[in-house]
Amino acid sequence: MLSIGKLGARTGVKVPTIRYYEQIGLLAEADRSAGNQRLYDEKAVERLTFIRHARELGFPLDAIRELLSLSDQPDIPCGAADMIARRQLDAVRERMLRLKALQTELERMVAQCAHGTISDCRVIEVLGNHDLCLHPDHGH
Amino acid sequence: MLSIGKLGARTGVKVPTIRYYEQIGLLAEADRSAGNQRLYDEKAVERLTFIRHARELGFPLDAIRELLSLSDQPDIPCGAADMIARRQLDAVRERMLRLKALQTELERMVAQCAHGTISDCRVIEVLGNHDLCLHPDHGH
DNA sequence: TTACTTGCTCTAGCAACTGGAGCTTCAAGA
DNA sequence: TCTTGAAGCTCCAGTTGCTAGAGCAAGTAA
Repeated sequence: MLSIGKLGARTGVKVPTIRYYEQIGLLAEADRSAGNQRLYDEKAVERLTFIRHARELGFPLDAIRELLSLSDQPDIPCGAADMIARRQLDAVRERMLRLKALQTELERMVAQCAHGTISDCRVIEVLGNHDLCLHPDHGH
Repeated sequence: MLSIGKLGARTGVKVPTIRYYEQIGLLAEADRSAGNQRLYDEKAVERLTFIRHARELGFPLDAIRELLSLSDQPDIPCGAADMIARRQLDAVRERMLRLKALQTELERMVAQCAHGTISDCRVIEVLGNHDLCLHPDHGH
């Protein structure tokens, strides 16, 4: 049996975060020692590893909750899990596009900042100017 | 002079968000009408447009605050603004890398989900399995 | 003038944690 | 066995960047 600290070390999740996950019901309430300290087994390691990876991959906790509940009943079709992953993939692709635009913009800024004064520095100008805006979709 | 609603419509920023920006000092306190309603001029439109673009490009409000304070005193060297842009650029490059890895992972997941049941669905498996993990850096 | 929309302030809430205060329990060395 | 220090406990507050609601006042069009 593992203490919460060991569990955190093995999974790369901080101790308060583990307690937080328990609090919001993402992890079941842990068994306790005689002195009221949480004790974990290998199943908890797996579950928390799963959560950590999913978080790293950008899944919101709600999606993870869904995924976990799915994995608890492995006989139903995996379409739901697939859909969650697809949704996530779409979001990621969009984020990538926006970040790419941002990167280009910042690179241009840095290149154009010719060590003059702010008044001729494009860092301000580019962000204030609508015509240079890569996302002219006003109504988002 | 514009009401807060018009300002929001023109800049694509929601009304409560504008009030929030004023509250945290990102926008100066607006002039008021006889009936205590906020009134804005074209300068406010520009400033808020600047903020909106910067937010879209992923700048945190602190960086925007810095940028704005720089643009308020245009005679100082732009080294500071340049530095902020560089810092932001580094952060963006890192986010891009992580997102790229994530995208690959999700694409693999979706491709491998062969419409079976959860028990043979790789979405769950991939997230639980350490060996398939693209970020084996436990620390951080 | 009467509606109706928009505005006002204030408070509370969201995600997803993070950190601190003040206390108890555990593990290891002397 | 005692002691010391790390690690655990609970509870509460704070973070970022908003968003939503209550309960009003002000502005506007018919």
